[in-house]
Amino acid sequence: MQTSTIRLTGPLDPRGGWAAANCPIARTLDLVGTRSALLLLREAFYGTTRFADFAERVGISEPVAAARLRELADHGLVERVPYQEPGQRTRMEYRLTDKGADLFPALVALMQWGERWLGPAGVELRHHECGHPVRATLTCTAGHQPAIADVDLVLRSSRATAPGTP
Amino acid sequence: MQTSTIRLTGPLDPRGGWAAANCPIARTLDLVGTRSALLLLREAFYGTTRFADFAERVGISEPVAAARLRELADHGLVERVPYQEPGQRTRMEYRLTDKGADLFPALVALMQWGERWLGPAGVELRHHECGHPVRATLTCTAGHQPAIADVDLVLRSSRATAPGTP
DNA sequence: CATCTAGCTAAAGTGAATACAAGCCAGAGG
DNA sequence: CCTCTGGCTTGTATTCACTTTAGCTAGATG
Repeated sequence: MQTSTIRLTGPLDPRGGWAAANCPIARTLDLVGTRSALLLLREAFYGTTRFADFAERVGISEPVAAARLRELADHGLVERVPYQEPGQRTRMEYRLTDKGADLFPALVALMQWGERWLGPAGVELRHHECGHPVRATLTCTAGHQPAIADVDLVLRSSRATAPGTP
Repeated sequence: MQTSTIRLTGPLDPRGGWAAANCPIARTLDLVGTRSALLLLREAFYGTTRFADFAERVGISEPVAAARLRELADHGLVERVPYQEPGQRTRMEYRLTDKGADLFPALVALMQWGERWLGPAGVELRHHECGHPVRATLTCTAGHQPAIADVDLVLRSSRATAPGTP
C-alpha cells in the first residue's frame, strides 16, 4: 500500500463487486462533467449573470451557452430571475442557487491544482477579512486535516449516520 | 451583490477584459476534464493499479482506458511501474504521482456534492484516527473557513506573494 | 409604424470521446 | 512448442459537445 490511496473498509475491501454505477462522483459528472458547464459555474461565481456575458467570457458559442444554462437551471444549480433596468424591457438573469454554490469547493480545488501544477495563472483567492490565501483542504468534522492515507472510505448501512452529521 | 459570488478586486472589477484563456480551471479541465479521466483517478485513489481493473471498475472500454491512462501518464499524474508477481511475467501497474494525488480534494468535493444533492450513494469518507467525516472545505492559511462572499479573487502581480505562501 | 437590440432558437456540420469487436504480443506453464 | 492470460492495439461505428451561420421575438426607441 502506498500513501496516495485511501483505505477501503468493510465490504469494499476486497472491492471487486462494488457498483460504480451509483458512485456520487459519476453522478455529479453527469450534471456538470462538461467543460462548458464547469466554466459557466466559474463565471457565475465571478458574478456574471447575463446570457451574452456568459457566452463571451467562457468563450463558448451562444447555442452551447443556452443549452448548458438550461440544463443547469433544470437541475436547480442556477435559477432564472427576471429583472428590469430602467427604460429597458424585462430580461432574465442567471443566479446561483444554494445547490450550485455548493460546488464552489470543487472549483477552488481544480483552480488551485492548475495554479500549482500547470504554472501560475496569477489569480489567487484570499480571505477578505484576514487576507490569507484560501485553499480547498480536507478537513474532518473534528478539525483535523488528514492525509490521503488517513482517510477511510466506508459504506454506510442505510440509517447509520456519522457523528455530527444530520 | 448576492452571497454566492466572490468579490473581484483590482483589475478584475469591472472584469470585462480578463482573459479566461489562462484560467487555471480551464487548463486543469484540459487535462482531466473528461468523465473517464476523473473516474480513472477515482479508481487510482481506491487503490486500483492494474489495467483490466481500471477498465472494468470505471465501466469504460479498454481502448479508452488505454488512451486515457497514457494521457495521464504523459502528463505525470500517474506513473507506469513494472512489477512482478511470483511465477508471473513482468507487468505494468499505474500508480498516482504526487501531482495526481494532489487532485484528491477536487474529487472529494465532487463526491460530497453528489452525496448531498443527488441523494446518498452510501459511501462516506472518515478520518481513520478519529472516525469523523472528512469534507473538502475552504480554509484560509490562518485557519478560518470563509463563506463564498468572504473570498476575494485577486490578481497577483508577478512576484507579490501572500503572507504565508512560499 | 419601423427599427434596433438582448436574448435566445434552429439547422448543419466538425471533431473528440466513447463503444464494440477483433487481434497482437510476451512470457509462464504444460 | 503449444496454449493461456494480462495488457494492450487496431479497426469501425456511434454519440455528443461544440462551432458556425442564420433567424426569430419582445419590447424600448425613433
